[in-house]
Amino acid sequence: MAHHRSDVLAHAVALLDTHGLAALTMRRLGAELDVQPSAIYHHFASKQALLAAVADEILARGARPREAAEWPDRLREVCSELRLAMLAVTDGADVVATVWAFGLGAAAPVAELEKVLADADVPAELVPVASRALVHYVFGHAFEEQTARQAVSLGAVERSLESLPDFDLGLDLVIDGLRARVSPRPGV
Amino acid sequence: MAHHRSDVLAHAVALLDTHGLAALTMRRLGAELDVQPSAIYHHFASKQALLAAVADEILARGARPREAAEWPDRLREVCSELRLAMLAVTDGADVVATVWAFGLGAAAPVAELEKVLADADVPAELVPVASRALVHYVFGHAFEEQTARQAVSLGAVERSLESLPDFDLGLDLVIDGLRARVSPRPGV
DNA sequence: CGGGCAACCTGAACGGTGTTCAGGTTAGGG
DNA sequence: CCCTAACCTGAACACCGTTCAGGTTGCCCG
Repeated sequence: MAHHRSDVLAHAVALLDTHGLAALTMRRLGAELDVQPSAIYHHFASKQALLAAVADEILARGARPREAAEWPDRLREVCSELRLAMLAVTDGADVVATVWAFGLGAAAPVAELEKVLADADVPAELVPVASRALVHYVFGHAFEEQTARQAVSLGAVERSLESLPDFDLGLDLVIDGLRARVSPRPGV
Repeated sequence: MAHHRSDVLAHAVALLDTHGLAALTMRRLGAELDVQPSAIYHHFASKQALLAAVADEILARGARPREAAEWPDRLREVCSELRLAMLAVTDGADVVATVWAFGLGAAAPVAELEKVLADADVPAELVPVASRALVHYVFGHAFEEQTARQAVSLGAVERSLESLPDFDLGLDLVIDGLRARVSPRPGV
């Protein structure tokens, strides 16, 4: 029975989540679908293209409703969603960050951050800088957390791993720096 | 003629710089040294161990003198050195960030940041959070800059690439957020 | 001077990897 | 009923990290 692009994608995400990025192989994915590895190339031009779709899928699955009114809380919402979406899938941070850096996908969070910042009174020339600083922090934090956890569970290295969370504290550091640059207004 | 560990390391860095991480292969490195691939395992237990040594070497080569007196400038010095050291070698950011996240090396910059923060009046419980927030930003920024540059030059994707620098602006965002948390003291 | 030991290396093999390609099958609409 | 498009096969290519038994080399010590 023939598969669709979405089937392949779903199996790819499942394989990634259950066995990690190293196991997300064209051959293994083919086996999971009872299909030759080469059949996957009918749906995705390359493994990179497949990973780009996987990254977008990871982000789509992590979507949550927006509720905050003030821009600092909006930033926290977007960044937190991004972080949780990546952490929800094994090696999700690695995949998403790499795909985004290559410019092949995962662009939605940055776009949303830019919109939030532009709607606030953040100086226009600072908007792209600030949104990228935020995602750099989120990616870096999530990547370290996920990688360290895996390195420990692999026994490759011993490490404390306790002080790792603290995501919000570091995020507030950036947001406060940003707050100081918004023209003195009421609200928050 | 027999090679030393340092020879292998030097050739590994050279190969990485001239042809990128994808070309840094045990086989290719062996060929560069006129040696069988298996001979490298006499000097490094695995490719991961080799990459850890490469990461430390990249950082060591990028060392620069410390001159700043006040802690915000000290932070800028350390972060800027880290960034330039990684950018100086092809795929340097990828290698250093991965090795660090795995806890296999590249720990010096974080240790130094923690020292600078501790010497300032930053609250003790904030020191590890802040130092990691800083390196997350630096890694994220450098990784994106380097990866995007490579993606463009590879023709894999078109991208503006102009607004990319702005490293210091984003860094000041974090530092200002930090400044707001240091007990009100003179100096800077 | 000669033996021995450690450092260094060979060469082959194992079980993987992404990707290409000519050709085969299958399902559905005109 | 045929034809077209979607989907897939099976083999091959050129690589990859890693292991291992065994060979060579250079230097120190007696």
